[in-house]
Amino acid sequence: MSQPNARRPATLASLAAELGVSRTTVSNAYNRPDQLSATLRARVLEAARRLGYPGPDPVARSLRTRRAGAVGLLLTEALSYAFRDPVATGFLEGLALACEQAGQGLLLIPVSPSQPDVTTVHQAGVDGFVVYSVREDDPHFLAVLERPVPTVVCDQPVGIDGVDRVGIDDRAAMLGMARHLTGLGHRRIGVLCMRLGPDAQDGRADLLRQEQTSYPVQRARIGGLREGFAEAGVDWADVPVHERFEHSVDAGEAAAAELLATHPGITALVCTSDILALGALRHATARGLAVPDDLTITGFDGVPEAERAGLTTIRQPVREKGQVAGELLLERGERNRPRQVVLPTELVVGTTSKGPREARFFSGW
Amino acid sequence: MSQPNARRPATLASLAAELGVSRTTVSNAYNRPDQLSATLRARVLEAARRLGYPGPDPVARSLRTRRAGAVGLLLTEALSYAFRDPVATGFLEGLALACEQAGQGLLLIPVSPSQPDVTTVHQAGVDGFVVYSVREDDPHFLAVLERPVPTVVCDQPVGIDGVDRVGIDDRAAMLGMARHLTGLGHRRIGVLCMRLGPDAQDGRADLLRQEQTSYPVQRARIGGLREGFAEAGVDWADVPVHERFEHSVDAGEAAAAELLATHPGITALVCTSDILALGALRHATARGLAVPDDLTITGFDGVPEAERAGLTTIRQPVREKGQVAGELLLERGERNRPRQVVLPTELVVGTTSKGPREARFFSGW
DNA sequence: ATGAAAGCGCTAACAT
DNA sequence: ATGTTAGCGCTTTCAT
Repeated sequence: MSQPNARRPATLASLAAELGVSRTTVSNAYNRPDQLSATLRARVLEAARRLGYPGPDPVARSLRTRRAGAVGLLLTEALSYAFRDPVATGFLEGLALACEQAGQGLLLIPVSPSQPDVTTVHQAGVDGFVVYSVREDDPHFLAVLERPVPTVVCDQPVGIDGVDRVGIDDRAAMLGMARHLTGLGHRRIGVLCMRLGPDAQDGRADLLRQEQTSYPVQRARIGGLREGFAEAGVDWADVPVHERFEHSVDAGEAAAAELLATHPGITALVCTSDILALGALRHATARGLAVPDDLTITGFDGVPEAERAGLTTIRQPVREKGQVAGELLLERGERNRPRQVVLPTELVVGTTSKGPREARFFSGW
Repeated sequence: MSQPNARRPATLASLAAELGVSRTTVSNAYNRPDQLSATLRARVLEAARRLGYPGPDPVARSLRTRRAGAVGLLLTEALSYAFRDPVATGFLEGLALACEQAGQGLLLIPVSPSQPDVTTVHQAGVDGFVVYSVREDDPHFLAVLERPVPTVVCDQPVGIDGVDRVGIDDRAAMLGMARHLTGLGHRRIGVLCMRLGPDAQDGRADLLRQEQTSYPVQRARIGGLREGFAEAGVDWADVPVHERFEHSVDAGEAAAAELLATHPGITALVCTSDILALGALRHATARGLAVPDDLTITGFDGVPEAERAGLTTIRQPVREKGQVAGELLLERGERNRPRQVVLPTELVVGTTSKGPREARFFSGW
């Protein structure tokens, strides 16, 4: 379009012809400086500058060497969304770090929302893929699996044969959260979770939907909660679980409003992400509910904003996830690392959780 | 690497041979479905599945078609830093949007900090580059210019021949800020700016350094301030300008401390970014200075966090910058758009600016 | 230290 | 509707 040298006049071959040397020599001038005399090399490079030869074409080189020098990244959502989600940006930061260290490019695969156009996956010139938290039956993910390059998954899907994975123990983390809450005395709780299916379906999610979700992470988190509350004798069928397709503070606020309208008696609202929890917090404030006195609210992730808000949450090492994903893919240290990495999480008790009023009476004496 | 089909057994040619058809036919089955009968196409695709042929190799196709299907992005800093900077992520969001709409991948070029290893630029298989706010003499940028593909610059460098640019009028924006401050009565000010050179040089920047900076954006912003204060009779030689290499809230805090220690008499602290201003704000709080009563503090960018803090600042459309950069590169609408796009900015008067005490006496009667 | 030959895997004319 | 013929620009044995 408008580059000064927007033609592609010179090629390695034309340069070689011009100089009266072989293509090998020109190639060596760029790739194996020790294979030719310094003077000849200088002559080649000078001629290149003079003729506007930009150096070996990367695509042609990739074809020949069978290495693209880049890793592809497939994200759940529209690319533009990822940059707004603090968890995703944390992951990206770590992954970018790993790529930097390995001198590899990071190719973000564009996914037109809900458009099953998989060509962008097919057309990606990469040496491997990192897949970040996508649905099990995501068509783009299936397209990735067809490509004859290594793949590393972060979080979900789980249990894909021959594919490395980095994640956390979502179930155990939420079990810990459940025990924290039952320990405080909570028995009547509500749950706000992220999308459970490919379709936008906001509102209460029944048991079947909870179990059949195509998002194993949500299943594991809900499962951990369920187990923890079962230990305290709570029948999960009575626990309202509300899902929200969109992941945003606004969505969390709306979901909290909805859930509290139908279940005003709950004493704790457990959210499967901090973003949703921040929305719930906002709703509580708007409605005049004191947190944690009138209502306990908890999150998941440990994003900076949640920390600032004093949210009780599960902190997970997002950045490290990204870095490990990259290292796993780039085989740093020649694959003596396990193919399945589970990173630790930590329960952070903030100022948004406390025993319910009834329980406090008890503990009063 | 552990992909189930990690070999590369089948190629288009082998598939064609297997089926007893020509390579063209197989190619058409993928790229021009209308060029062959539905039954033959089905037969081809079935054989492909059976033989584990993953479809045409993207690199080979790119070599042939001379299109990589991706745009490269060169950033100022280490990639991993970009995801922490709200201005950069806003830009990325917009750029990603444009790429999504065009079905193009976005290749992030890794830049090992301060390492002049330009090979990653050379090895990038892209159809064009977007360059985000880099130093004029950045070696990576120079490498980009050598590549025979179109390039769009955001912000800086400026005035590169034949290269499109999207930016704002930094000088005019800061002139507006200066007039806002002089209008309030400020005459003794200090300035906190971002790095002015390739080397980490924290501390006071003299006139020469201000003028010779390799960052045109900083020069323009400082220039606008200078002009505005000249209108009010302020001699710029008396104005302390402190630069900071690192761009972070902490850096802003430290710089503010430094500047106020040597110039306790200033009534306003003008920062060339919100991040620095947030740091200055923190220092003021720590030191017990009331803002804006004891000290006026202003920023630049209009990031969400600044808005929350009520900062007086210049709001610039970061996201749109990214989108326009992408569109410019991808020539949406066949280049009837200007090659130099200047987006509007807006002075946002928050709660951190107010006239100095002396002036307030005046305006009292 | 330099060159000749072969081919990476594909698509685009141009036939038929 | 399908096949034939040429490369895209490069690296890499293997000779010299």
